[in-house]
Amino acid sequence: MTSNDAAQCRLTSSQQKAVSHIDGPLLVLAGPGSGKTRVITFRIAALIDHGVPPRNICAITFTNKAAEQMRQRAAALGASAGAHISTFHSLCVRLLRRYGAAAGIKPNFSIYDDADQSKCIKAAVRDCQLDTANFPPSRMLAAVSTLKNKLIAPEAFKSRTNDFFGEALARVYARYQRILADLNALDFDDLLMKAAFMLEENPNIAAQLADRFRYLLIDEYQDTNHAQYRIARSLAAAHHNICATGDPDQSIYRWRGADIRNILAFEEDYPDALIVKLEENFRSTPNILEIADNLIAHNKHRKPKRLVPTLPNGHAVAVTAFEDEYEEARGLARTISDLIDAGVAPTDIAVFYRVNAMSRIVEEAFIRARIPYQIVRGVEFYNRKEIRDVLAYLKLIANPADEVALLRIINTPARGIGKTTLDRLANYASRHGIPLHNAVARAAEIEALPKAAALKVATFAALIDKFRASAEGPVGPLVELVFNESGLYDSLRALGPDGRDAIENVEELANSAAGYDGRTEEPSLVDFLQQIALFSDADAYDPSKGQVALMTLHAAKGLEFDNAFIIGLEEGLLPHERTDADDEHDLEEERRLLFVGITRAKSRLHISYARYRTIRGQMLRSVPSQFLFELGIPESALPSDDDDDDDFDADSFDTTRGRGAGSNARRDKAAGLSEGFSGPITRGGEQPSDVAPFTPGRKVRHPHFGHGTIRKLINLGPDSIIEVRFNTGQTKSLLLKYAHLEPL
DNA sequence: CATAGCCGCCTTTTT
DNA sequence: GGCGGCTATG
Repeated sequence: MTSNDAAQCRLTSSQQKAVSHIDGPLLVLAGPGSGKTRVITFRIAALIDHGVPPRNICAITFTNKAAEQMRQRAAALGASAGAHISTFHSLCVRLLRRYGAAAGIKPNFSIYDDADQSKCIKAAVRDCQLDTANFPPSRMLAAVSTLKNKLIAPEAFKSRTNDFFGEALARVYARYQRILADLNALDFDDLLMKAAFMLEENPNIAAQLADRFRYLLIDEYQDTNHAQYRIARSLAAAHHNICATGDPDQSIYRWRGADIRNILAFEEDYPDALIVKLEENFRSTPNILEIADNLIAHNKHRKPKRLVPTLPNGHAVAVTAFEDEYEEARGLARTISDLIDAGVAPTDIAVFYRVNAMSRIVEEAFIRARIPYQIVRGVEFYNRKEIRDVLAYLKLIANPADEVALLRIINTPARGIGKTTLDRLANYASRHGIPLHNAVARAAEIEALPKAAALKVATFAALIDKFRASAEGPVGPLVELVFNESGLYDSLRALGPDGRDAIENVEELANSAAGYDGRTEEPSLVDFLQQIALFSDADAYDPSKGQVALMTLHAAKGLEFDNAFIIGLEEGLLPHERTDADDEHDLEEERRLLFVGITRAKSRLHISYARYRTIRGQMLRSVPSQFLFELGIPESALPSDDDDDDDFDADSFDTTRGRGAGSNARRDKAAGLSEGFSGPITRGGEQPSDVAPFTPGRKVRHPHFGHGTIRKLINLGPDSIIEVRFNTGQTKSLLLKYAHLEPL
């Protein structure tokens, strides 16, 4: 059977339409669970069946994991060999390595992560003689990142800004880019920006690529940013064979520059585009789809769309209230244990939460309940000190100009090269106008350096040179060599039992390098380093381990599970307090995030919140999330304030009863519920105080400070504290009973 | 020059 | 609560 036969006999008519449209632009608007991934892989197979050589196909996915899966699925159809399947960032790394010379980029560039970037931006702020108090590095970095995502280069930004902050930012931005260039380093955003500019400024390169990648497929298009949009536009300009797939309702990366207009305006960019809508849902039961539908209907900035169920009714969705986060975790562990005892495979269970910090308590409960679990957090491994140390050696070996790496390890493990010596080296370097690593190489010639210090520096330089001599070829042996001969192993060994984990971690790194060597045709240190720099949390998920998966809602994107648990449905957590209560776009994104979580569930969905949660060491009363009241769940089926639930099953209900009710009715009901929940809160027979009009998001007036928006309410009965952001820009915490706030 | 201990800062989501 | 950076001390 050819892949096309397979497509013909098993795809729905809209899916077939998407698969068999060969030439020209195609937009696949695919709701959750609509079989989008299948459509893409079948489409790749169909292109090949149609005579397109695989190497002329380029598919872009959102994560490396998704790319790997797509490669496997395509291979199963006999269609993958030679097709390029990767993320935008990986593609850009390859393009910059291959063609970067045209943009002054050397192929062995380092990729800088947050920590590296932070060091560079601090140096840039300092170089510009600005105060880090008024110009916090994190702010500056965020601003620079936003500019890069919009493809605004330093010069362009400088000429278009005229206010005080903008001018300072322009100088910092330019200086930061200079520093990165000197260190032969690119940050994450540079990968996209430099690639986009390279394509636009070098028509010959774009032409070569258009010839190579004659068919372009881009998944999760709703989460592309402007830089990615421009790259896609360049790649497809010559042939318009671009197929974008995505779902505006699942756009959850606005905060990092994703621009939903890219998908909404696809038809304007490509007027001859065929639009295919995949609206049927083959994943979830109607019970689950209905609450997802009800929730997302509250977003105003969207085209109305319904999820069309294809499966029979299943388990009722459960909403449960717990006393605090410990009870919630215990209840979770109990319910999951029961499921596993009943024969459910742990792999078919997942727990989603808004912030990573929430994983710890769940983890502790799972350990006690002996539930096998994995926390899907890939980058954590690479953030360990010992791993960063080894990687710094490797980066310095691959890229001598990488001063951040150099400074990290020149005295790690301690080899007697202290601050004074470094100052003298830096001094020499700046007087001679040479980079620091050249000064290090010339230590013996530096008069300001005492003999003993010069010897230590020279010994270090010789060590790195020795490593460099073995840097060709497979990476695994190099990691071992570096670990053993740098002194890192000995220093960890000297720690005794305390160093054991660290040693094991480095050995795991060596294993992963060996694994890389095994699956790569021409392994190289530069390629290995660039690949692991792009490793993401979601990439760490391994379904074959037979474990319950714990992950953030963001990491859950693209996955599906028979049984899903979403915890912490509380104001301040989901929606998160850092989202601007005034900005309805921010709020809508939080709602989409929950929508994504809900629609991961195939059969059972459990939602929970805790009445009290410890925040920064303090146990505080929490307010149930406004989203709970938007699910269209009858009030009688939601936990009430004095329920003492201890199990997820306690408050299950049947959503199918509510089907057909008008959305207005639902909204009214939700509003009624909302007041009931955020109203007076009693605990242990305490006298209720009237905090009902003071929920986060509401507008108020203060006799002195004027109008403002409530950010947070810490409900302590008569001593409730309220945090208000006033229109003057300042945020104040006030004792509610003295504040004389007037609800508006 | 190294280390320990303390202080103060930040604290969402991630390629 | 956790981490990075700074200071004081050995």
